[in-house]
Amino acid sequence: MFLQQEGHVSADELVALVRHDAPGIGRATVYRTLQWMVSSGLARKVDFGDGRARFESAERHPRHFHLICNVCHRSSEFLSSDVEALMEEIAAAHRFAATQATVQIHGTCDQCRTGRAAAPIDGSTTARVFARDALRMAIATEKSGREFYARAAKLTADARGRRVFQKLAGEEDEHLAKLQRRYQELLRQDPGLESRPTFLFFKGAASGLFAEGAKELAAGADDRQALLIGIRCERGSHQFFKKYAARFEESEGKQIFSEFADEEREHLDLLLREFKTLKTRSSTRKSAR
Amino acid sequence: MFLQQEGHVSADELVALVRHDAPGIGRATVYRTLQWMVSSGLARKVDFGDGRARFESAERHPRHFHLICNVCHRSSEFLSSDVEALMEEIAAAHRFAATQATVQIHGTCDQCRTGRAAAPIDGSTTARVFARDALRMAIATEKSGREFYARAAKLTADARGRRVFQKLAGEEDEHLAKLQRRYQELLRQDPGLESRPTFLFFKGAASGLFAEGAKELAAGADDRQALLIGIRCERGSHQFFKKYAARFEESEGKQIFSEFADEEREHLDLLLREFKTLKTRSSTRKSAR
DNA sequence: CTCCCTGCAAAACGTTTGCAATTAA
DNA sequence: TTAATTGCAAACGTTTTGCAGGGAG
Repeated sequence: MFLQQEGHVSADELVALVRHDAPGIGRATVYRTLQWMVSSGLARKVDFGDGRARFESAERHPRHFHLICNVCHRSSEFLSSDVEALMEEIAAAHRFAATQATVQIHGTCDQCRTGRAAAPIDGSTTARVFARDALRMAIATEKSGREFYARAAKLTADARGRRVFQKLAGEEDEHLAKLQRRYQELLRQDPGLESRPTFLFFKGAASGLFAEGAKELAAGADDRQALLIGIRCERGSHQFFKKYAARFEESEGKQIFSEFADEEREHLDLLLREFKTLKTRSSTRKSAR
Repeated sequence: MFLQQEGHVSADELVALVRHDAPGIGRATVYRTLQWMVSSGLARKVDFGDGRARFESAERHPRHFHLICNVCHRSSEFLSSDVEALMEEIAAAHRFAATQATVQIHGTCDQCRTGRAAAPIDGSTTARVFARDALRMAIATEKSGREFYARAAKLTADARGRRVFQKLAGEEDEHLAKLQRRYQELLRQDPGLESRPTFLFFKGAASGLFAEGAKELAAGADDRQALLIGIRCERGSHQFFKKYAARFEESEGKQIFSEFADEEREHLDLLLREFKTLKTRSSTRKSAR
């Protein structure tokens, strides 16, 4: 019954819920079972600072943070790679071995402030919002990648190198179309999906992991440099999506991250092969002289 | 007696402390007084999740975050503009009216992990660490500013414009020397100061608020653009130091922020005057044609 | 004399534990 | 029969409250 709940349940709330179906269940049993679930990793205890402990299913995203409304006492969740990176950096600066970070934003939620009722949230909505945000990030990265390769192709004089960049630009285009179809499909399932608040707060990646590289190209570079920047971006992108895919539980969002990480890996390999060829060719040319 | 304490005191700890000086003081009195101090804004209640509430003097920095050791149960504090900016951004994205953010990093502190005893901390140490970090940021900004103006002077063809940039570069140099003397003076007071962990975690400003602008100049710009970039940087720098100076309580750190904000304001005004002159001159030239 | 503040004890709160009864294997 | 699990009640630690006593103005 606990695992079927969506939000963050307090022990007493759960007692009431359980007694509705099975009257005569003791408080102690509920407390004991929750304790067991926490120790076995099925549940997580969270403290919102109001004196009572709350519990959430551990099947949900690990290491997420909370927005807590002090009017309706409900809470929503978000995940942020930027916050995580900052926490790690700060802990390292203090030579502190961090095991856990608690990040809570207290205040008044949109519904309580404006009086409007919020769209109901169930398990599948959470999953869809997650998938939506994962797709948005993949699309942004794909777009910035296409931009990058198109520019790189333009500035590359060497015919072979240009073909490689054109090929990659084409692939990005193709993948982009595929991702956008998937995004549309998701919207079809839930037309209100786009108006839901962001769940994945990955500011560093939101504008696409190739945006930085495309900027560098614009500042001027030769084909060899373009290749190196491309390698750096693809590697960064691959590692980013792989890192977070590993951290999520089985879900469509995780799958999107995982698949995208693989695609970036392939691009990276292609670029690395091309770079090796370029080096061999230039050294051959040198020795031929 | 509470206000004289350094760390985060629990009610029971405070009862023991008070009873040492005045036996026979009731627990209720301590609780009631703490309650009153919180409601009157003299103290803040903090929850470290161990079932008992802790209290800290509100005379200390507002809106700081905590590193909590779950071995020795002591906590250290840090302040981060980056974390604050992220929290604000996330709250805005959720249309959430945030009143307070709780950020806690739980883990094992350096002393508990390595067994080494930490240097003792008293009130004046905290103030000096704060001043040290404020000076570091001012110095970094000053350095990046000098770099920026030196470059701008080099690329400016117009004699009058060049003189302005040279003047500013000279001023940055002068201020830099002043700040570094002040930094040395601080180190003289406490030779171990440099080894203490960072308190002000202002990553975005740590490399100097002109670093971005100097990079832009390197990518190529004319004197008019240099002026505009300079204006943007000085304005950003002024607002940054002013914003946080307003947020701190009376302290050397606040003073450093405040003074620096004023200097940046002066530079900004100088640049704005120069920009107006430039515009007038170019329009005069045009109408003379 | 009045008022407020104190200390003590008792109660409140969410949670845990001891124990006998019950259930399942 | 044995072991584990349950509900109840009591105990737990922290915090709040009721109330009578005591000091200051």
